Amino acid sequence: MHSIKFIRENEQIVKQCLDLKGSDIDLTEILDIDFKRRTLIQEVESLKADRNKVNNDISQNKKEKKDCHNLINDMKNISVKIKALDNDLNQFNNDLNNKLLYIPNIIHQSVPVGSSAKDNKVIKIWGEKPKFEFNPSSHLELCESLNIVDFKRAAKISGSAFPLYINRGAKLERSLINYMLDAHIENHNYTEIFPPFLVTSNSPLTTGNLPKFKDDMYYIENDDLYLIPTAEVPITNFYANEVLDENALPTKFVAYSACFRREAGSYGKDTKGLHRLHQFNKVELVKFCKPKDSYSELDKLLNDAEKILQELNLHYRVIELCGGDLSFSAAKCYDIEVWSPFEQKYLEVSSCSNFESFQARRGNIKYRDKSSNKLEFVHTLNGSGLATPRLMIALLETNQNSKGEVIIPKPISSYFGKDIID
RNA sequence: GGAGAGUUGGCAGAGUGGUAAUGCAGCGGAUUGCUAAUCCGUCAUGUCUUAACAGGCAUGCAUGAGUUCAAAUCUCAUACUCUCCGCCA
Repeated sequence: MHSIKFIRENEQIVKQCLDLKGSDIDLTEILDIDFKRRTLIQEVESLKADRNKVNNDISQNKKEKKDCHNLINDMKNISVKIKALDNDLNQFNNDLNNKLLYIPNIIHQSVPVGSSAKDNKVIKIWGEKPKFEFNPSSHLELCESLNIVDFKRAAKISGSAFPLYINRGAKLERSLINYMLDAHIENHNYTEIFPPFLVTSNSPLTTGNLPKFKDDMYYIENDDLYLIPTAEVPITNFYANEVLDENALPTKFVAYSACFRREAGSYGKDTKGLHRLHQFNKVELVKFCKPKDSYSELDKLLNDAEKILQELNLHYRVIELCGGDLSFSAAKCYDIEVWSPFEQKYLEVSSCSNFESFQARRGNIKYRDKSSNKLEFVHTLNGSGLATPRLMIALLETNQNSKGEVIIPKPISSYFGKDIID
């Protein structure tokens, strides 16, 4: 969210970003509401100044036991007017706020120009595509032959697009999560959080999932709670409505959570296997920092996430998203995509984004800046480090041998207890 | 689920119908030959004037309604926190 003041003073920049993100929001309408609102404020506040003056007079007179009937009658009139104007003002304020919640973040200058995914830039390729002396199997075939994911029974229990890991599949999933958590805690100095998976509506409002993307989340009507689509939602709200000590910044959190997504609007896409699921596991990284540090912190965050794939020796590339492909809340974003040898394509396993003050405003997360001694909004960042399903695809397909077995990479094997699934 | 207590600024904490005390921390300044002490100012949000510095006004006492000339204060509803009881992995 942006302050209306910022929009008023930077109309052209906001408009450019709206156009780039293909938004149909009418800025002139918003600025018009703002103008009317400010006119009303002036009107009602001068009446309130009057009221305060007369109030004092009444108070004085009462002390001196003088008659103040006339004054009280005057006040009656003023109060009626104030009440009516305050009502109007409230409507303008609500209207304005509701509209502001739908305005996406401003795109950072360094972001490549472009309108869709085809304009994204590949900025890094790590490792090489593995070569096989046999025809590699798909992750689906491996899951079935090794009996590690049971898609059929999962569908019987929960419907389509829910995974059910079994046997060594369940243990491998657990090993991946534990390995990634420990790597970020021990090697990259993140503080571990194990968050609640159900949240009240103000939490997704902070992160930008609400109000615009309500249909993407599972909602529990009885209790007015949402299932989290990512651990970003609870962690970003860890400091909601708080003022942080500047010396404590940056703070870095890592959390495992299950993630729940309705995937409304993507029916028929990636329906097979582990590509796109209603429930999946993810290890998430979240940072709070001072505005001047947020882009260097984004680079570090990206490195921390990449490190996982490097240690697992999986071929991947890093994409810098263009303006048109950026998500609602992000000012800049890198995607990490891991290679699937069977499908011969790259699969997204992480998005690392800087939200600047966009989420901090919505969640009211501030710090006191020592140099200006003013309260300022922090910058928030997050990235997956990493999501497991597509990581599992790459891991199984890359490490298979001609006998249909899967070799477990070194960093995982100590968690897994073996170095092969046969 | 039941009963009770509570929610005031960055933090602590007074205020029970008539301008939101005070303390701590932070920041700025004054002063005493230096790290301390003392004193003064500042320290939330919006809006207006101003190129800016700054100043004026209004708002802000969990949230939302209501009573009243006037609400932190009275009434009602809701949320959250704490204590006790009940149920429960």
